Amino acid sequence: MATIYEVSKAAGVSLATVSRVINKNAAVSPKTREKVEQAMVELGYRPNTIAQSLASSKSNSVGVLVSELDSPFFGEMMSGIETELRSAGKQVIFAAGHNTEKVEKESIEFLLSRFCDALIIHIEQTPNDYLVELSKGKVPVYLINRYLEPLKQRCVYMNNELGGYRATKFAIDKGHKNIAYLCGPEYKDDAMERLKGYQRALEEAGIDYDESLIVKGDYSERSGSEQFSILYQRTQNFSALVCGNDEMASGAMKEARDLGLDIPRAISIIGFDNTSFAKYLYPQLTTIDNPVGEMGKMAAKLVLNEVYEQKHLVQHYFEPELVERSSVLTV
Amino acid sequence: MATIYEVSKAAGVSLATVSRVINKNAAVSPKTREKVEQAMVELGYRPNTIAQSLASSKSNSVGVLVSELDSPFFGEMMSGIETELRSAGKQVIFAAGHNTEKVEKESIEFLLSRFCDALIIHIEQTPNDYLVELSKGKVPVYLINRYLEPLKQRCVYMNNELGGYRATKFAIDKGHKNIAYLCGPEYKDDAMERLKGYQRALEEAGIDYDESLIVKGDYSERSGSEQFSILYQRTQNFSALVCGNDEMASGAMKEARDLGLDIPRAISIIGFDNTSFAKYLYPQLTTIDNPVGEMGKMAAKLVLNEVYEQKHLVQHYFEPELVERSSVLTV
DNA sequence: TTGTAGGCGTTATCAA
DNA sequence: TTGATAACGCCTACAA
Repeated sequence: MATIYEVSKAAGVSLATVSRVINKNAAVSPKTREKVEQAMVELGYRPNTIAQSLASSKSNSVGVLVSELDSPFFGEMMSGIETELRSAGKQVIFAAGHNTEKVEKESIEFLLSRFCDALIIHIEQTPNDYLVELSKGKVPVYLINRYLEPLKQRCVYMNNELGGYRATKFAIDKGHKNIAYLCGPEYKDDAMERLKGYQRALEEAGIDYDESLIVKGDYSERSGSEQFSILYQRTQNFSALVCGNDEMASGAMKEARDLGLDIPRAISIIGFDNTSFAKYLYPQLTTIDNPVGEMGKMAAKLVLNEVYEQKHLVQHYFEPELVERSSVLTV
Repeated sequence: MATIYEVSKAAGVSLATVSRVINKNAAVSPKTREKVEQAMVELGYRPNTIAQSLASSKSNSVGVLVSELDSPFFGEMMSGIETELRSAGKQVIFAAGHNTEKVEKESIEFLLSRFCDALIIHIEQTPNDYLVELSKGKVPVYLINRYLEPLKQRCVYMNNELGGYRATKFAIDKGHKNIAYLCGPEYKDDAMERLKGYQRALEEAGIDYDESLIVKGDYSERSGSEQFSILYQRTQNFSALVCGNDEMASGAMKEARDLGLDIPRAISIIGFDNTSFAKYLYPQLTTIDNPVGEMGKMAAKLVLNEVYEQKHLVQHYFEPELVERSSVLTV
């Protein structure tokens, strides 16, 4: 592999000049630039990114930490991040946190040990304090789906409360009055926010909040089935069910059908997140779109702006939109 | 950040000695080793991976090229690879080929430019010749789901023909005699192999192969719906449908239901791949498990063995197993 | 606008 | 078993 040195010899200039045309930062006369560029193509020169990193103490790589690599939710996010960063010539290193505080922290350490220029993080278990502390270090930390006041300039987040509200409002607008809610786990902020949105929509419509219509799962499909069964045994006095996420919605649908209930005729169901499989369900699931791919791109742009001095338009706050399909009946 | 130099001073030894204890390759007396190790923890020393790479011309990173980052299929594969490589302290760089020869080649270039020590590739568009040529270069190339004779020591693949056979055989064993087949695109080898398996199972059971029972989609859900509709208009003389993958199976199920056909009572359906959403479908899809996560791990182990001189047990060939769920009726 | 030279943090070759 | 010291390929003041 040709080095910068060989190029400089071939072009009859100095090392420094070649470096300048590579980095396009300092002024080089058009003539010399051309000579150098020609020498580069002739020699098939490709800069050694590792040497560049060592000399500039920039690795041109950004670390991304997600809970799981094999999840439709994170898949979309990773895809958004990779697209954006790749087209800027930056490398992305993905690591999985597997929903354990221990592994999450190890992954952060790993990413740091690879000298990432920035970290993009979307995880659940690691406490806020740790992240705030971490971001005081050299490497800037960007958060997706978490809002931390001290890091707000580096957060990209969606209004979960509004999502819960819109889902519920949609059911109300379709004529439903008795609307149950299948909530996510209590320790997840987004789950609690979505529930609040449900409550606000009811209140606004003058519908009393009824504890007996609320069940709590853990975001898994299985818990969706279980909780639906519990709910249905407790009361059959509801015509619609709003779910904290699509997995639980899927589980609920399955259980409902096993109980002989037609969807949406007997019960309307609304999900949350618009994960890729939502459209594979039958009937296709009406749900709230979580623009996680967009948020990934946005986090990438923040990094590009702040770490690599580029200039992208930037937005921290996202709103979820309802996606109407076929799982809700007008009554 | 402490450097090796500071450690050497603190421990009262030379640079070289510190390097030796880091790399555990050369002999160091227990006493000096201890001194050095203590100095390392006291200074909180962490080797600079970039400098290591530059000096050793090993980046300790392996590039992985898949078609899409946001797909349940590749998600599993990536997860398998990452788990295996991470625990060996190697870094993984994922890139997406987006099913275009152009992007695939660019991605390979990108990965190469990052000095990956090896490439793990699972893509569709890039021709075999190119890959063979590529693997003559310095960087070893490992292939998942492709068998190329000249690269067979670096291939990890599954018997697709056997998968098609087992799917069809299962339907036959359940008493079905008129079995349709929804085939994947012709330019994909695995699709053609699966079809062959279907044919072999029929032949073995003494059932005539009937062209009119074959339709061809492109592996997408939409094509599954379309092709089912075409098939059903052409003939209703089948009680089971074997599909080239789960997406098409899902589409077919949807279309069948829209036509008023109950699954599995009117029509039994079998998928292929056992993608994560197969169990979200209703009824849950009986399908052929594609051990793509295992194959990812295996490719990673091959790399570990050949590139990083480790010793893992290795296997190139995988067989697909049938996963029975609820979409097939016994007749 | 261009060149010189020191430095980035390791590894690896030779001697000792 | 240990220590000097020259790479590794590039960036970046500083000088010219």
